[in-house]
Amino acid sequence: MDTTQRTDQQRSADRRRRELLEAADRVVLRDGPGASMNAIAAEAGITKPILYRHFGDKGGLYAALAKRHTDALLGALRAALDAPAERRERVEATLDTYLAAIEARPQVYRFLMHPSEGGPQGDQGFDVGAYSFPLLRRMGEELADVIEERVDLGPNSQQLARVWGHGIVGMMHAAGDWWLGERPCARADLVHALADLLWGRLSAAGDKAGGPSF
Amino acid sequence: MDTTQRTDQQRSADRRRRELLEAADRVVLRDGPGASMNAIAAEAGITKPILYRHFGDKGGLYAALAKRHTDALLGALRAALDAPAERRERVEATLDTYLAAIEARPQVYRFLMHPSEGGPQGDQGFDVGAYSFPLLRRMGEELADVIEERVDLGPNSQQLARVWGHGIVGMMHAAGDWWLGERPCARADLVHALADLLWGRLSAAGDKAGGPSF
DNA sequence: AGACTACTGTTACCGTAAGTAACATGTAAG
DNA sequence: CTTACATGTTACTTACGGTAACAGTAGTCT
Repeated sequence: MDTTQRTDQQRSADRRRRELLEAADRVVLRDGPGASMNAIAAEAGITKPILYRHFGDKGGLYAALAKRHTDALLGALRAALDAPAERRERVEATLDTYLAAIEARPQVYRFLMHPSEGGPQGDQGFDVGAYSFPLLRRMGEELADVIEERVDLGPNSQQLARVWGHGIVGMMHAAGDWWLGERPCARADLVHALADLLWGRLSAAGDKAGGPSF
Repeated sequence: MDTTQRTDQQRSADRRRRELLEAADRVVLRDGPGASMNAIAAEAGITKPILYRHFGDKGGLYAALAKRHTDALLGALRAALDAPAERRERVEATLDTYLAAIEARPQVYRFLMHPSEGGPQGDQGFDVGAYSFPLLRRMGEELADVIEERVDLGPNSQQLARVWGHGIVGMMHAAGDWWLGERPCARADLVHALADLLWGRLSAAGDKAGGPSF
């Protein structure tokens, strides 16, 4: 019947879609965020128009690809955030999870941070704010939810939690980006340094002799 | 003589270069980070090859353009960081300076954060770490210097300061990016929330009733 | 069987952008 | 006047995102 037929077709299309995404994944892993639609189609053994039929445009493909990785990473982060342990330990575990992920697959991580590659004519309007980094935003919102849900922040807790969520995620990201490029220390050292920062060691530290206060 | 001649020519070339950069600035301000070389050349009243003779390639032009704004912003930030006031006040002033800058010219800020727009074939190599955001990196290093110079952090202070510098800058950037897109609160509120985060209010806050600790 | 539909796939093309080669022009030095 | 050089141009190549138009193949309806 129609329904079974439609289901079959849909299943087939979904399977194809998954195959295409896996091919795209391989190409992105190989070529970085600049991977071209032609290269992806070739890797999948087909030609461009099929990609466009499945994903609409490059942004669509990239969004679908990003969603896979983002979901996976967010799942791991949430697990670390929800583990049965003290707050500080959880924060450190979350930081470590993120850093381990970007360490394991830097190209993918790079791709996730710069998905809005901005085609020549596609994004004329320059809608400020729509250019954002989907992964960072999603992580920030997720963390904000957890913070608001678990931490007692008094009045204005929602707004404070969102600021902190995005701020902490940005801290993690920038520090991780820098660390990945220079590798100045072990991962654990970075994790401890960032946790110390979040735990207010900057305000607790004394001024250095010789200068005015900073 | 040769020298005066060379000087004259060089001065003329420098002046021209500055004019071209100003034209590029106007175009970027108008069209965002996707501004084309043709558009910039047209705005400057010339044609493409001249741009290429002056800046090598698009990356060169963008780097030169970014340097101008980055220098200006870093100057303002350093002034806020060096003002005669308490540490907390200085931190808040620095955050506010940055946020005011991105609020005033979001396109420029967008451009500075995504300069490696990645032309079709230009950036094949995908040198991990070389894709970074020059402005963020420079701000991070600058802040790290100031922290190490002024704050007594005990052993390993250099490494800790660098981690913190990049982390704090990333926090500022991500929170600012999110805030610019959603405008959920006044600038001063954002500044206070971020300063509170840096001052360890997250670790000081109690658990919310009902759940395990976060 | 034969026409109709729907899906998958192709080739060939358009528009635009980065970057370059080759040619033209003005101007000071010998 | 000729040489050297910087400045400027037009016209081209290459590559990419995206699309139109066409071809094959399977199931469905009459």
